[in-house]
Amino acid sequence: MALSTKYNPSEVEDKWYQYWMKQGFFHAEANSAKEPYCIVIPPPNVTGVLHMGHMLNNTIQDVLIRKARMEGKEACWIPGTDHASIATEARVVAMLREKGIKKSDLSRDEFLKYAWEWKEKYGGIILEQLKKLGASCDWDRTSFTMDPDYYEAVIRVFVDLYKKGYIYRGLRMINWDCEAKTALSNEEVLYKEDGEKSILYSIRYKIKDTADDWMVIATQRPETIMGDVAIAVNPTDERYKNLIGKKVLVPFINREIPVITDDYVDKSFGTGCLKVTPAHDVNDYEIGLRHQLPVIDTISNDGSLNEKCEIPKFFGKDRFLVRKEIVKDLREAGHLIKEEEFVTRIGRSERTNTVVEPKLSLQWFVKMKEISRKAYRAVEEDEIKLHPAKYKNTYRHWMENVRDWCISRQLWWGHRIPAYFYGEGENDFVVAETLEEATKLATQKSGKAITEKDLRQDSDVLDTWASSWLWPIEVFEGFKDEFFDEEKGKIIVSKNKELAYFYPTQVLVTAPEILFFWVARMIIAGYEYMDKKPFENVYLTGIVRDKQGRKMSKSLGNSPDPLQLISTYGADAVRTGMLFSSPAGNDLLYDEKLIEQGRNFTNKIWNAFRLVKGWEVDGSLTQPAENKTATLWFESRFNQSLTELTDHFEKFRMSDALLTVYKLIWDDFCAWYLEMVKPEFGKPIDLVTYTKTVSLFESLLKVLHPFMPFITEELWSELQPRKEKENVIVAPWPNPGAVDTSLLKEADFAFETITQIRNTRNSKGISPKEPIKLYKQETGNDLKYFWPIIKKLSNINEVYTASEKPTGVSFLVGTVEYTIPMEGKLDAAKERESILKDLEYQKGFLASIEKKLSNEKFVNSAPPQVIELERKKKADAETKIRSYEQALKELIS
RNA sequence: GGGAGCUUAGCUCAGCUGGUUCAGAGCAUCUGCCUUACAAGCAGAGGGUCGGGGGUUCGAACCCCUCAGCACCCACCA
Repeated sequence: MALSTKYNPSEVEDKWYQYWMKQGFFHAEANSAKEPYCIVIPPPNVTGVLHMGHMLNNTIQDVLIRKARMEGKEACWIPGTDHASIATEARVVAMLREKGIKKSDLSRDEFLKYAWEWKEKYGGIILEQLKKLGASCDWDRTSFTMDPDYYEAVIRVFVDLYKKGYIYRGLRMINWDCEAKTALSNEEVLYKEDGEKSILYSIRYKIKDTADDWMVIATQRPETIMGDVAIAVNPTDERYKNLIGKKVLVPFINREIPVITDDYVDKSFGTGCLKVTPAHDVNDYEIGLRHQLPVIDTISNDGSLNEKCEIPKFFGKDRFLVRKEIVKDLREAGHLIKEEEFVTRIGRSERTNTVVEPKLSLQWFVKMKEISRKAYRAVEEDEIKLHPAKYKNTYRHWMENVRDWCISRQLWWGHRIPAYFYGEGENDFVVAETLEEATKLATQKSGKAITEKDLRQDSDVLDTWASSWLWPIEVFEGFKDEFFDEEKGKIIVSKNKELAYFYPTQVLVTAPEILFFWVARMIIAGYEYMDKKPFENVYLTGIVRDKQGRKMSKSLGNSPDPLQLISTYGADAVRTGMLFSSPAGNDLLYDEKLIEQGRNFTNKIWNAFRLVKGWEVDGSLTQPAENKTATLWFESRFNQSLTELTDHFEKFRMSDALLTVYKLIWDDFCAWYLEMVKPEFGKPIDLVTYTKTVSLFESLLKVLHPFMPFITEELWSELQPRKEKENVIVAPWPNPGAVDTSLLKEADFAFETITQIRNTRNSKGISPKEPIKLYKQETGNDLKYFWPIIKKLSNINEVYTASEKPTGVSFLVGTVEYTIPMEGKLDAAKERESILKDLEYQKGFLASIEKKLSNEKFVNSAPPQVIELERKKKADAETKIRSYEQALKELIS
């Protein structure tokens, strides 16, 4: 059956993926006979769908894991999903809203029922999509951060950290999302690049005990003035020196507040007077702490003003509505001195896009300083290596300024905080893994007989990262009872066979944005519970952007559908397309052309296969010498590339690794090797060359397999009959053999000769099909093996003897002269011009070298090799000059 | 404001301790080709004062200073 000239990926991809799964090639076990190689996937959001970032990230992981598998390691890539509490809850709330159901009308249990239904229905779609990409995950090990065992692990860790004194409950200024009614981490607050337009209001406050003296402050939040507790000025500000210590009156409510000084105040901003509102601004809160000022919290959780604002008509009204009204009131009362537009940075919730309200709130925190010490050191001392290494600086900076981690979220979807309250006091709570245990502890702590019914569990859940930071441990169920030493708060690694074998994992592939949220915290948890790092290497990918460098986003509509790309171009093409232009840590400017390049590459390989497969083999033929040369040369070339490839892999240079294989196959194998051994049309090939070619092809398929798993498996199976389980996915990774450098050198010389001949043909309009006679200079020519190949690839039928040098076009390869006869077709003037140009260049070159060599300082201080080299350059230049001069003479005669 | 980067061909980027892998790769461009594996291809070619200026050195893309421009992380102006 004739094979199509185009490779058709859709026909083979599903077939092979199913086959691999059926054969259990993806599955790994703790196996002491083999070296472990483990990667844990950065778990995507359970409700997420595959985007280009995932494509890049997971392609890299699959390349690494497939290579490790071929290297005979126990390769284990553990997949799973993250419950993503905020994102998922937001989607469930939106889904319910569409159905006309309000979250506030549901009980916690009812809501969670909906959430789980949603998760079962849509969750994990992303994992199915990964299969289309060819991801060779051990699906038997799929984890979810809210699986029962994982849930227990998260609770256990919370209780353990509380016991160790790392967790505390504290009043903190947090970012509050008034719509989702939840605290947000700093990271979940977004600021628009150019800021947002706002109005800066100048408002006057009457100075107490004066008839008509005022202080003017500037604020963009006039609705918070009822929460003011002081006016602050810079201590060096002469304008207000006499007012320090005086009292002023808050407009409308006439509460007395002091005038204080604080370095924080910028003299040049606004009026140089800052109203201090500790409940509603982070900086004001800090000033409040410094001056022991009271806190008046005038805004409720939903963003409306409460009775603390003292003005009844504002009670229950939204803060933005109140702003409008109070501005009107201030204006009417003459207190509004100025209104000016200005651009400011307003924080908005990443999830709901509402303006974030700084708010004081009781939250749960993890003390970070002490617990993160080992994690800091691990990266600092390269025990964990970051790729690219520049992220080490970023990491260090963060770790040195690490802040306590607010781990509570006012949501329902997630791990519920195991704190149980038995009274109204701030400290009337206990922390325990079970209700039963809590009852016991509460009874002890309170000295009263507390029953389960008296306990109220904290309604908050934990930050998602407070579960995913355990990922490299809990995917092996490390926190189960039988492995966990409750007293010490450590995992007994020796009892958990899998952890003992697979942990630490080899590499983590993730995005730099989550270096702190996730990577750093996994390292912290690793040292805290395992006394060991979670991974050896961290490979940080770039962000996938569009051609204009914009981030891919739904709203811009600039993100292609990965599954559509796979069905159009094939998974292999998409994988290599992603990798072609993604040096570690650099952003990838996505262009569909890269995928096309990948597709073209699959096609190239496919056609090389068609060629080899189409050869007729004649066992009676002896192998021609040039074919032997060709195979020896390619072997050397392969080994050389393999060494390069290994180096690239070791340094996590994935693009370079791919490009090395790409060039080896396209240029060396297809463009040179196959052309060398290709028999004349209609003629058979000898058996030795054929067998060797098939074996070389196999080696190429092996090194290509991690990048292009599907086409390589397909061709591997077609190249020759295979036994059961004899597949490229588990074929042994080749070891680099000997490299014959002199043969490679000769080949380069031969290739240059061929190129020159082709070039001359091209420029003189001699068809490649037309055989030519060539003159070759005898001396200085050390072609031992490649002469027949030069003849074959440049279609030379005859060679002049030394004495019969023809007139024609001459060129130099190294210092060896060749001439192609022109028989009257030669334009002598043009030729002369061209030679003169070359001659001129060589003379200039020679002059520069001579100058260098006559420089005493150079000769005295440069290393001998360098000088030797210059001498050789000089000699070569002189030879070339002689040759050009000779050619000129001949041209004239 | 604090920190850490980046600037090399039209584009995306390599370029390790200053000298032979030093000015490179892939893509794009241009010129020939429907050559019997492949036009999603083949054979060739052109293209860069290594951001500007200064310095150190026998010698600088590489080290130092300076200016300019890009962009990142952190903090953040009421």
